[in-house]
Amino acid sequence: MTHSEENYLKAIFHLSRQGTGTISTNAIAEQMDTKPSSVTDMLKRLSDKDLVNYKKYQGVSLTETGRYSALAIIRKHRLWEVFLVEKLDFTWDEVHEIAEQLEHINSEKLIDRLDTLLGHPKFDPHGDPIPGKNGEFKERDKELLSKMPVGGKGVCVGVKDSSATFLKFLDKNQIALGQQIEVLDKEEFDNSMHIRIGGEQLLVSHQIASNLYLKPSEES
Amino acid sequence: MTHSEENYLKAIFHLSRQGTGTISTNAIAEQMDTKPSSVTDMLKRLSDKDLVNYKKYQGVSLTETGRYSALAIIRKHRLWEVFLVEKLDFTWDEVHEIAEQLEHINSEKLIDRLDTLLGHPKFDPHGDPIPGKNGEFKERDKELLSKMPVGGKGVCVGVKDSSATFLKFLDKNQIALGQQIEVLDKEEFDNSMHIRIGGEQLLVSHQIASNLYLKPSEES
DNA sequence: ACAAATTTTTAGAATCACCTAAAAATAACC
DNA sequence: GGTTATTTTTAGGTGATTCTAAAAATTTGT
Repeated sequence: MTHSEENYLKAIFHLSRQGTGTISTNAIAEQMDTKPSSVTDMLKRLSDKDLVNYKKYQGVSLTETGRYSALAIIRKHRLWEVFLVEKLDFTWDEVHEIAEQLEHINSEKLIDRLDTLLGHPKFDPHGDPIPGKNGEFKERDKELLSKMPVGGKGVCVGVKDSSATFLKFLDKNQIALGQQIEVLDKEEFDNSMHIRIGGEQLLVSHQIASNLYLKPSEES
Repeated sequence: MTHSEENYLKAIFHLSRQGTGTISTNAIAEQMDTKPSSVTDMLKRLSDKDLVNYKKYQGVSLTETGRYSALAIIRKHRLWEVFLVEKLDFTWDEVHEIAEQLEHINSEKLIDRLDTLLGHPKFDPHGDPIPGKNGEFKERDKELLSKMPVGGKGVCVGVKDSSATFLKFLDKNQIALGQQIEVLDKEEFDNSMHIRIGGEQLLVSHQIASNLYLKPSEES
């Protein structure tokens, strides 16, 4: 598989686990910052290799093999991200670009050893789950902060938008994975939320709140 | 720079620091396991980018920039090899292929951090020197075992042939970098050598002896 | 359901990196 | 020094990945 093919599979996988229903050529083109015509070309090639199910004008989906391959790449990407943060002291906003390159390195032994070195982590630095060696993958239990009720509590477990700008904003405001967050109040006007985080109080906009995932604590 | 361009620069660099004089199209083709016509194509492209000095039928050499780029790639290759051996417990015969991929990862910060993690190593697992961040590079003082006189002593510091077969042979015979070796006798007949290594005595063929580098100990 | 808007695909071209086969230049030999 | 042999280059072609522009299919709006 070429780097390009791998990138397409990854994109299709990501789109299929958020977007609703079938995946359009345009959506892939946008995600990958390329032209729809290029996408069509690639879809044909991936279809020839039985990595996707593709019928003209009808959208795409991954085949069993395609999904498996996509998960393998995502596994590599996320393990490398953990490596960069844990072993090389990168910050969580710096790792994505480098991992985009490292994810294409081909060596099963390398990934196995890396996994061991890192202690078989289950989540990457952004809180996203790391697929298992045999393609096991399940999303973690989580809820957007913006959807939590007033009085709700939870632990910050991930971000939806993982752009460097957003991550840097979080760092600046001392918001990090693993931190306890409590919803104190919601403003009707703009849906911004008053939250308590690490002893401090903070007012966050709706846009922030709808990009932060919490694992809700059980309420009695 | 593309991966392929990087590989050509590396090949030219390696050829220029063993072969005598100018580097031929054929030599590059052989080194890279490709056809001479492909080499010519690439040399034109590299010449356009001022990475090599190239005149038809006259052979090639690296420009200042070309040499600098080649050293940067070799630096990456060798640092990754150290990483694989030191941190992921690979053996010295396994690391080359993986490092061939890793050497193309583009991130200065990544390499700086890796260098720090590894404690700024000066030599890779095969005893080859690691170029400095700013292109400093000098070969270590060494001599082929086959050229040592009877009675000569030295420390094993590198191999000429670094193929997996040869390296595995060395492992099997407990020959490793850093080990003290003494030449006990030479056989006239086939130039094989009796050596003492780590308490043991061993008879090695000329072919073995002419692929092992020693740093000769000062004799008085 | 039909025209308009949008999405998707085709057609044709460019670039990179490789190939084969043939031509041109250089080197080697008597 | 001229003929061979070798090396190197050109010419032309292939596959992968991208693009633009135009055509075809689908969806939307009324």
